[in-house]
Amino acid sequence: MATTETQTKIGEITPSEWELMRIVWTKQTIYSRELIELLQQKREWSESTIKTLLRRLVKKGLLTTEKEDRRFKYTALVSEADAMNETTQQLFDHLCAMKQGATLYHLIDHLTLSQADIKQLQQLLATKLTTAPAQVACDCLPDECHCD
Amino acid sequence: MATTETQTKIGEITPSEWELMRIVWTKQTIYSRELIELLQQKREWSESTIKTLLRRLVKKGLLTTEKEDRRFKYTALVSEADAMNETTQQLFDHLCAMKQGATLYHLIDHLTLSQADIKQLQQLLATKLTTAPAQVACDCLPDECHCD
DNA sequence: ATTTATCAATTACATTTGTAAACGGAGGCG
DNA sequence: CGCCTCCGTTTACAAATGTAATTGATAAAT
Repeated sequence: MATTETQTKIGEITPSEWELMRIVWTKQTIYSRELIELLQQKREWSESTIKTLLRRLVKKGLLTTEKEDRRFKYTALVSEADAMNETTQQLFDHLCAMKQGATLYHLIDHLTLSQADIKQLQQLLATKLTTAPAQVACDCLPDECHCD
Repeated sequence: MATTETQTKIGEITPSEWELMRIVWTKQTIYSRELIELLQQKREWSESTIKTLLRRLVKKGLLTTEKEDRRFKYTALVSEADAMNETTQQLFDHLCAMKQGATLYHLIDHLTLSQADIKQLQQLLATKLTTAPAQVACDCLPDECHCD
């Protein structure tokens, strides 16, 4: 809930922007040149396009630039984890509370997780189980709800 | 991956459209009038706006209409589950494979799950554990990757 | 000093999205 | 038989997004 003062507009990262951000996050800090080269190994975007995206990300408050020498060094202002967490939760908010479990199931089923990851999740689930409600109510519509 | 012939553009559902879809899914089938009334209890959208969204959803192949009497009855062409699953996976594709476990952890931590949900997830995890790799490699960049 | 190579900034433009008013056809009412 | 009402269709328009060329500033090379 980040104290409302969400200066940085996470959750408004567009698909293209995610691609840039991913590289920036991975490299921690990067020059446009470097970024452009890396991105062009994946995408058919022109240099110009990538620069535009970079500037938009700066305007959105997701990146900062620091002039070093004569080129700019870009750094993320939000962490990859924060961005992902916020986006994921936002996505799940679209879904009936009742159906979140099933979606999660499907998601997990299709992801590759390490043994360590799985163990941590198991731990978490075990803990949650102790306080979990027997039923999660549907929150689709005010009154009637035909959720199975 | 759904035989490429993705006629129906899931994954291109906009936030506003999700709101309509959620109601349609819940009601299975619905008249615009009904939908408009339900939506207006939540959003400040004009009738016109909602109608526009409805038509766009039809064009996108997410809804169909069937004329009954003189008004139209709208029905979803994709299931809520499919839409969510596809969207969720798409979102996770934005993320380094190595960090998916952590994101999942955070997500689960913040969701309310029923006891039954949790048990199913536990079952799934137990199964997955038997074939899980010790490590999941980072897939951020071609060569070097500074994922911690 | 000129030319050239680099960058970033400005400008551009089609498409999508958010939002909505205006138009047009068909029953229902008087 | 006209008029009103409902509903879907057309049209509208600003903002965001995808994509990119052009311009301008500056440093490097000759």
